[in-house]
Amino acid sequence: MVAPDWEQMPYFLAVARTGSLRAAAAELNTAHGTVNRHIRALEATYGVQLFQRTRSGLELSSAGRALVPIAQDAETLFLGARRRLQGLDRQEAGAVRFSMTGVMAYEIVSPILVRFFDEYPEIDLEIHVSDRFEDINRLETDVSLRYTDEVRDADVVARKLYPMALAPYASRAYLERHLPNAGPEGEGLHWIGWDEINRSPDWVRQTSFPKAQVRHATTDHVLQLSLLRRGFGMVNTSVYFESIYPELVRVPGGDITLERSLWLLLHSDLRRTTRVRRFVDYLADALKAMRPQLQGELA
Amino acid sequence: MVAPDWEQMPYFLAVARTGSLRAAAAELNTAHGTVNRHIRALEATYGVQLFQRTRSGLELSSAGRALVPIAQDAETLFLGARRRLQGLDRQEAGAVRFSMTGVMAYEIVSPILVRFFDEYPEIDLEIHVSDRFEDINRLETDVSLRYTDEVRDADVVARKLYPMALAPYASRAYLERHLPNAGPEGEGLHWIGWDEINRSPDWVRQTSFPKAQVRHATTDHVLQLSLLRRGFGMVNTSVYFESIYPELVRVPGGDITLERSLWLLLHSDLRRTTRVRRFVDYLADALKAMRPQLQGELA
DNA sequence: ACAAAGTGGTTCAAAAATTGACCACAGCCA
DNA sequence: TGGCTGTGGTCAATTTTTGAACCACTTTGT
Repeated sequence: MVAPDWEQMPYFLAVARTGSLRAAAAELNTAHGTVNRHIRALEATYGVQLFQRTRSGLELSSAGRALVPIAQDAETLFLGARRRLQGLDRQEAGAVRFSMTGVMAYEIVSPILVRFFDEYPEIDLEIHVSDRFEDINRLETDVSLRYTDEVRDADVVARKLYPMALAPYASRAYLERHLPNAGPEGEGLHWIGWDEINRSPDWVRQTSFPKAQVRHATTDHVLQLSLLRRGFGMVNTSVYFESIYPELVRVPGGDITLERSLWLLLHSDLRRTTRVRRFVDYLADALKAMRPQLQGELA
Repeated sequence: MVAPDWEQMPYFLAVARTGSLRAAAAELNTAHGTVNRHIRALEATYGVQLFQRTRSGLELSSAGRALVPIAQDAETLFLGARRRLQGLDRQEAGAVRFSMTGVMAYEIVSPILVRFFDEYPEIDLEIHVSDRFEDINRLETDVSLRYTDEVRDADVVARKLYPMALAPYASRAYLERHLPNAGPEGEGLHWIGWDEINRSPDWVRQTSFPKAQVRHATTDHVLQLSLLRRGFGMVNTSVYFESIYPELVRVPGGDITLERSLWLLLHSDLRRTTRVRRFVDYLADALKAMRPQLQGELA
């Protein structure tokens, strides 16, 4: 057996949904013995019982319940793939489908979108907020605004705008309280982290405050910002926010970095579609006008 | 063949990664003929060529490239499932893993979290922002704050806080501009929508402005709010925002709804874990104190 | 120039999975 | 009470999938 989970998962889903081997078998056009074998195999590979077998059917165990949403997600994923690969999604497309990350959306781009709608009221917008770089490759979106160091992709036309300046920030209140007691390399300060909790991950050692600890973590940029403004700790973030949140102060001694840039990406199929062109040009111009604020004094 | 995509996907991934049938076969401990057969089957079910076959290997086609990130997502999903079902994740868990939706996080809960850290500096927090209700069931988080109408779940202890009041809002500027020209049932106004673009979906007909059109859509609540404040159209949202964003005005003639409530959920395994208890109690108390603002004048 | 090692394609005996018919048992209903 | 229908469990016959050895060809390194 090459792929234990993948192969058995649909059997699991069908049984979870129907509550019996035979009903699941009917749904999958197969025999109930086969379904049973797959379920047993899945339970064996996980080493956990997924169902309680009763005379009246199979009932999800606690582990089984944890697996259901995961399997459903995968199913959604595959259904979407099917639709998109067969090109059923792209057909009419009166709207421009646009994707960007949360921070950009909320603070930087949304006023631009409002102005765009004023000037081009005939163009509808479907706006996706996501941190996943791949959206445009999976044909989910037409245009994507990303913050990254490098773009190399066959089907994607990438337009590099300019580097964005990042620096460590904290709230004025946080610094007044913690900076007097902090050691030379940031000892006693806190970074607000990204992934799981790990008080001293690798990336911290490469910052200007290698001895600051990570005590809180969230993968959401906006929440990082919200916590930052309210005095949770330090975050490396765009200098732009200095201008809109007066309570933020650049941490003394922190380095400014210009490593990554803003990129505007569009799927190459759409390069010549007018409504997409309009939107991309408008957005690029508007963002270029904001260059001084986003690139900081290094512009 | 019961599950065309699921079964073949790992073969696809291996070939996409290695670039050759034989190398993929080695990775999967099988024969290259088998891999080839599966790839062909996958291409047949999708009706699309996924690879260009050359003498020097298989190269991803444009459709193939669209499929890679999807397959990778599924893989991540399954790997995570494995870890969690086998209970490897839960072990030490010094941190409380907490999940909530974006709007709540940014505007309502983040100040509470800051105060909590002040009072309990020994408890680390891993904060997830997500709209997925299922997080707690898949054992990804310990505590979850949700806005919904009903909670029924075997492994979950649910604490109902109180109903939240929603009403249609728009920016003052938007209303001044569009309301004079609007028809009786909202004709000429715009809703900011949720899913894909569809100018008159079902849910609109059940609102107080059934003839308003949906011209823009985003599945991100915070972006909805941001667009709302800047005058993009109307959104049904919490009356709480009226108090923090002075530019928002309740749309005259719009109904207030109290259908769904705030719920605080925790996985029943953790009911008696002290650090989780502390956190849940603290959060519940702090949220109860905000009841008048969240439930509106109907409180 | 010429092996050696790599590529995908093809074939067919061997291995594995599926089928379908049979159990024994639970509930339900007349 | 007895029969009908549903449940999971089992197992030999059958079908499908696999593995391994070929082929023809290209690329790489000597």
